[in-house]
Parts: sequence; structure tokens; C-alpha cells
Amino acid sequence: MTRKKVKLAFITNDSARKATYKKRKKGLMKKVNELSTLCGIDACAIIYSPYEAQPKVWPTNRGVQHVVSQFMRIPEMERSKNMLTLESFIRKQVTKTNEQLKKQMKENWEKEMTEVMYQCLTGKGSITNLSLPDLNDLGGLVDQTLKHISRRIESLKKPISGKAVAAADVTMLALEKRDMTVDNVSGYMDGMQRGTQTQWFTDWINNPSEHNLGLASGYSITQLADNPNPLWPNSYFP
Amino acid sequence: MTRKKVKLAFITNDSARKATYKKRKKGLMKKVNELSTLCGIDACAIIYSPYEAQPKVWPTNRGVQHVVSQFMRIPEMERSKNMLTLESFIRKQVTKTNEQLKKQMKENWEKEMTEVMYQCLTGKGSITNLSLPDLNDLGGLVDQTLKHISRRIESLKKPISGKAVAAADVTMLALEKRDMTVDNVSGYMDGMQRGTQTQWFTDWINNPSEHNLGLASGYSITQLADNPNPLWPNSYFP
DNA sequence: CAAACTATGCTTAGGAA
DNA sequence: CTTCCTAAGCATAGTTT
Repeated sequence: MTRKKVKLAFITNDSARKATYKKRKKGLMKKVNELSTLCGIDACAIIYSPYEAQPKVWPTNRGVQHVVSQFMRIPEMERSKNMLTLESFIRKQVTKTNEQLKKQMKENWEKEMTEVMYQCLTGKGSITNLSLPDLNDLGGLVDQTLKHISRRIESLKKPISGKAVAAADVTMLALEKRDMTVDNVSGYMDGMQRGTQTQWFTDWINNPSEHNLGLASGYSITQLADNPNPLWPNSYFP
Repeated sequence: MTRKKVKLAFITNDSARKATYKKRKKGLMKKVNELSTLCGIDACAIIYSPYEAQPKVWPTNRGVQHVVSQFMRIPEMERSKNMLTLESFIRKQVTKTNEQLKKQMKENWEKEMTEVMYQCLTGKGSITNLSLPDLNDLGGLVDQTLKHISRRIESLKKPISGKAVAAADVTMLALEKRDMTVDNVSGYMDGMQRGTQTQWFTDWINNPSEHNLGLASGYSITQLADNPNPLWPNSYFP
């Protein structure tokens, strides 16, 4: 029974690989729980394996349970103090989650544009074969952006009335556009691309690899992979 | 140098705990990579620690890299076909991400309300000691909701002009509210709580464990844990 | 197949620099 | 607070049941 130093490479033997998988998965699970318990932190592991239909996930739950039980265990007198701690904690969480939200919205928008671009590239009916709901979504994104820009511009000017009127104008304009027919909306989108998005689009055409297949521009794949909060998997096999 | 069998429990000594954390985190990282390499699978670990500002993540990258390289390797002639596949894939991703976005927004909202509630509970100046930016955020959430509701109501009525006018009204109202003083906004928020959120708050007071400390109501902890794409962790130590 | 076993190599607690 | 060191304790490859 002489065991060699295991070579860190894919195990070609199917049964041996599965055996190793099972053993190491168990070990990894144990390690995650130990780290979580010993250091009082939240941790989880996610394993996408062909051996199990669903990706295996181990959140420890401990964190949540601990927070709840600990909070309930302390005397009423001291809760007030802890509440403040909890409160500031929650506020941090809110800020953090809001940042994630922004990132997601940006990603979403870029993905939608990429979808349209693929359709243009393949010439498959260009934008007219987009579903009506999709077009509405795109329209929504566009007028959201317009609104945002208008507000920022107008917020540099003083009068409140001017503010409201400007925002209202944009809203009306946006709603008007949203009510256009499919064909009209297509034309509208074409206009948008020429006006605002053509540059990015052209860049993408000329050098698609640099734009990471529709991932948010400004994020390289490496950066995305290092994202501390990945929505894993961000990619799949097409 | 006699080492005892380590007791599997929270390490109270701060420096010892941090040392253990660092060592074990490194070890866990290695284990995850080994499992991934040996068995040819995707795996990642997420550790939410107080020792690092951002949660530490190790996605294997393998999935993403494989997708990209495979796509780039196929002949130009066939790309068009794959693009369509990719396109439908992207569309699915967009839908998925949008659902997550909704969940996050819901979570955010509940968290914000929880924060306000804690302040009310502890009586610490009720809402007046919220920072001005925070109040603006809250106001933003409120007028976003108002806008959304108004749009849905108005979209049931026919005329385009009516639509635009209603949205414009809401926008103006929202902007007006946003421009109120801190004191006025506090009163405004108080009104909101009494009117809409008191029930949830009361339920939470009576049975906090069922509400999971601000996690989106309707998600049990178990459900959240089984989510294949968890934004882990949703909780921390206060 | 799965479970048990066990020698070997790896991880890591505790101390030292 | 690091980094390095070492032995105790653990994980697990290969084998047997």
C-alpha cells in the first residue's frame, strides 16, 4: 500500500475520479463548516458536478441562525444597544447591496444591447423580430437613461419648477415613444443607436474580443471572474 | 509543543482566530482548486469575513474561459448559427438577472424599512438622525414606487395624453417631496410607516424568527440556502 | 457499487524569530 | 503583525470486505 504523491491533474479513470470526488467533496464540506464555526464567519461552497443534477451548495445557515438566536437570548435591557450595532450593520449591507444593484443594472443594459447587436449582425430581421415586451424593456431602459441625464443636467440649475417641468417633459417623451408601434419603435431604436450607441457598437464590431462577448464593457473577463459577488455561473455552454 | 485536538467551537482569542482564519482560508482555497482540477468540475467558495472588506471568492474561471475559447475557435462560417444560440442564451440570462434584480430590490427595501424600524424602537431621534443622503434614497424608493403604481393604473386607461399627464404629475409630486426639508421628510416617512408598513413591522415584532431579520419575506432561510445563485451571505454578525 | 480500513502525505496549531 | 518551523492531527489513495 504505497501511496505516491498525487499529481494535480485531471483523473482520467472515471471510477477513480468519482471516488475522489465523493471523498474530497465530503472533506471540503467539513473544512468549510470548520472554518465557519472556528472563526464565526459565513462561508459557502458551490460545486457544479456531473455527478449531481443540482449544483451542490453549502451555506452554513449558522450565521443566520446564530444572529437570530443570539439576539433573542440577550436580556431586553441590552437589546437597545445591540440594535444600534445591528442597525449600522444593516446600513452597511444596504449600501453594499445597492452597489451590486447598480452593477447588475449596468450589466443588464449591456446585455440587452448586445442581444440587439447580434440580431443586427446576423441580419435576422434586425430589430423587428424582437418581442413586444422586449422592445418595451429596451424603451424603458432608454427613457430611464434619458430621465437620469435630464435630472442631472437640471439639478445644476436652481429653480424647483424648472426641475419638475424638465423631468415631466422627458417622461412624456418617453411614454410617447413607448406607445409607438413595433415598426416605429424599431426605427426609434435605430435612431438611438446612430445617435448614442453607434460608437460602442462599431468598436465592438471591430474588436469583439475586447468587449468580452457582451459582458459589461469596462469589465474584462478576468475582472469579472474576480468579482467578489459573482452571480455564478455568469456563463454557460451555449 | 503539544497540540491538543482542536475543539470545534468559536475561537474567542481574537488574534488566534485571525491566524486560524488566514491559514484555513488558504487551505480551503487550495482544496477547492484541487477538487476542481482533479475532477474537472467547476467549484467556488465564498467566504464573508470581517477581516476583509470584500467577501473572498474563488471561482475557477474554467467555465467562462471554456465558453470564450470554444466560441473563438469555431470557423467564421458557423459563428452566425452559434450567435443565434448565444443570443437566446443571453436573453435567458437577462431574464434570470432581472429576476434577481427584483429580489434584490425587494430585499433592499425591507432592509431600509428595518433600519428605520430599529431607530424607532430605540427611540434614537426616530428618523431625524438619518443622514440627508439616506433620506434622499428613501424618498427615491418611495417616489419610484409611486411612479410605478401610477403607471400601472394609468396603463389600464386608454388615451396617451392621460398617460403622460399622470406620469408627469407623479414625477412633479416626487420631486417636490424630495426637495422637502429634513424635518418635513421625517414626518412624511412617519406617515408612510403608519399607512403601509405598520402591519409587517408588528408581525415582525411578534414573530421575528419567521421574518429572518429583514430577508425578503416569502423566502424561508432554507429556500434561500438552496438558491443555486446565492448572493451570500445575506447575514453577518452584528 | 458502497463502506471500512490504514499507511502516507498534507494541513495546521502553537511557538519562535 | 508577519513569516518560518515542526510535530500532532487530519484527509484521503489505494486496497479490502
